[in-house]
Amino acid sequence: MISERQLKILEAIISDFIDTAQPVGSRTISKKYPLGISSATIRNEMADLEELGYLFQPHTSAGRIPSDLGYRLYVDSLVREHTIGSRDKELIQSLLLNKIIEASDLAKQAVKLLADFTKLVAVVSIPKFNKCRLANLKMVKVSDTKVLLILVTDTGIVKNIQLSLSNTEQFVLDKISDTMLSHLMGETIENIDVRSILKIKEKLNMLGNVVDYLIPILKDALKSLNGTELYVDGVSHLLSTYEFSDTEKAKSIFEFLNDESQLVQLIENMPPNQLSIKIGSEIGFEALDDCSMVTSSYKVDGNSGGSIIIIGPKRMDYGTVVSTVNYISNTLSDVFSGIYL
Amino acid sequence: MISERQLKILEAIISDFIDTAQPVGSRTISKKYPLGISSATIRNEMADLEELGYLFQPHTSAGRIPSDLGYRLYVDSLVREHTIGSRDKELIQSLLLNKIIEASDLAKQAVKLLADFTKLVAVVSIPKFNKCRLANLKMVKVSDTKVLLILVTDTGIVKNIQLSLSNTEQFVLDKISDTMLSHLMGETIENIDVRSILKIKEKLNMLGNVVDYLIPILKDALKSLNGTELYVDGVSHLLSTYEFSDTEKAKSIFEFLNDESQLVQLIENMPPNQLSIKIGSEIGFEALDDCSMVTSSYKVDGNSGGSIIIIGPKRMDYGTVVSTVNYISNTLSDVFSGIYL
DNA sequence: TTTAGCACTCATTGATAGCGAGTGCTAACA
DNA sequence: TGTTAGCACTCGCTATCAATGAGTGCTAAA
Repeated sequence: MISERQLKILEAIISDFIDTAQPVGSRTISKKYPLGISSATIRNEMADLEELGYLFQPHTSAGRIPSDLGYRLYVDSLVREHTIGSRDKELIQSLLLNKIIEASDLAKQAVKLLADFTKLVAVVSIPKFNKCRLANLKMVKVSDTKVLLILVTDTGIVKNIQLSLSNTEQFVLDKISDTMLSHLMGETIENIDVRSILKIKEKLNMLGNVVDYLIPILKDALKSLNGTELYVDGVSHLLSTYEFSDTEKAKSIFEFLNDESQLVQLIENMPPNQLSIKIGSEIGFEALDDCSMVTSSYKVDGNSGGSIIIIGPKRMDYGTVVSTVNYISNTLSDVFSGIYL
Repeated sequence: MISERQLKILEAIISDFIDTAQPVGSRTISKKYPLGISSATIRNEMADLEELGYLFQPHTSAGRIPSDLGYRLYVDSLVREHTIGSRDKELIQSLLLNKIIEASDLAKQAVKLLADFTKLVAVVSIPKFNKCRLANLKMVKVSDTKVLLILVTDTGIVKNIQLSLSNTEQFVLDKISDTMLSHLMGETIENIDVRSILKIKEKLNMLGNVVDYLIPILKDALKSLNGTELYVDGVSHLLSTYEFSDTEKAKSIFEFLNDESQLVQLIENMPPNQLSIKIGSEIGFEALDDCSMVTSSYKVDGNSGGSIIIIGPKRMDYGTVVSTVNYISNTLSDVFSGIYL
């Protein structure tokens, strides 16, 4: 078991390391932090903390660096959540509420805010459209071969899907759209299947052949809503970070962050909890062994919605990151749930 | 004046420097390149080329590096445009044609292709919507306070604009949309002004108050189409580039590339020519003093359209970059001009 | 139990010397 | 007169080595 005093020393060491990114020696602690004990005592305690696995030395005559286990303890019991200033809250609200209508724009704005506030890398995924309920639907003729299908959810989110459809007049599209809408309004997108479309065909028997043609196309289009869409920002912040001033390391993380399929995996492996912090190898991706990751998922109408991820060095300012992620996550929940309609 | 032989030597030096990123010595040239002259002769010529300003030495006992003037000569008279393989052409065509309908998606795809092919940083801006002609128009109710305005050009490009509009029923929106479309079809977007909207109001006198409310909103919305929208990709390629393995340099370029207003300036300062290559300080932005930039603008129906930029180290493979930029530029011209409708 | 003192470790820094890639110059050669 | 071999010279780079100092662990005294 770890003593109260050891905990205080560990906290001091991690705080100092977060500031300086340099191995912390016993003298530094005894001088900077008013613990009322000498460097020799601290040395003894440090030796114990190392034996317990919370610290390690990069080499014999250097100070200590927190291990992943040390960070774990720090994160679990020592980090105090920062409170966000009211001006920052206003800024976030003003940028996320009322102005934005398309899911993708919302995500872009949110991911930019996260990256700006934390000065780290942010990733945001948008809710799978599946669980949302249909509130409006239009088809717009774009050219002789292309039609834009516009879906609006009851939560005020818009999604555009492009269909390839041989020459069809706009008034025909209007007719089909209206009929579809009257039948499908209020359904969740995932419940719209071939059966419900067939029903619509009956109503439109005069246009039968167009609808026949449309069914497989719609099916495909709706399937495409299953993918995870994600947005990344703040990657350049990594370059200002001491840990990644080694170009090789920076590059491998850059490549990871540019690989959409890896990020999707990352999101799929996320713990479903409201908020989670993973440190180094806990993340389970070699490219991120030197990073910590704060994740959260926001809900849409109580259902699982999208994800938020912050990636940065292990010595990130967890307090600020956690509070920012929480605040933006809650705001996104509200926006996507249509609270501000 | 520069002799034929000096030109050959200069070409060899620049080729070698492009390969190795190391100062090139006279012995290297005499061994690697079959010019049939000894290193001593080459040394004499190199001294002359340095006096003429085409080369310089980083220090006395080092080989030569091309100066900006040297690159200029190389680019102007020595670079041969590479030809793109037919498989690559097919790839580009398949990814840019037929499938994409929204201007932003098109730009994203194009910028990704450019970055992938050149292994450098690519920037693409999309045409100002102003000059396009209206082919279709719909308003879709999204929530009690929001409406989505969808504009389709005769070139098959779609643009979404969100309007804040107090509770209006969809059938009213439909009526307004239809009337607007019948009056505005074929107009260029920039020609749609308050006067033409007022005319529409007359036709819709039963809905006068809604239209009154709509006019200033539409005016704002159309004004927003004036901005330059741009997309960036391939930034991580810079990290693999020897010149920018110094983190400080990389960071300053990264920050430049993340600053949209700087990029807009860059585009506005672009020469209007079909294709242009600027080297180092010619670009006029300090952050890019160590870079070269290849730019091109593509046309939409003969009018000025959007811009394409490639940014990389001065020792980039100009031949490949030029051919890639040209090919994608032409393809974008075609797509935006609606040739593949 | 704490701490002062001390010997020990080892990364970092700075000075120094040698190496070698490259130059410019000169003199001989075609 | 242009080309080239030869040679002395320059100077950045690397390796070596000693001094420095921040840090440790251990011991013995308070």
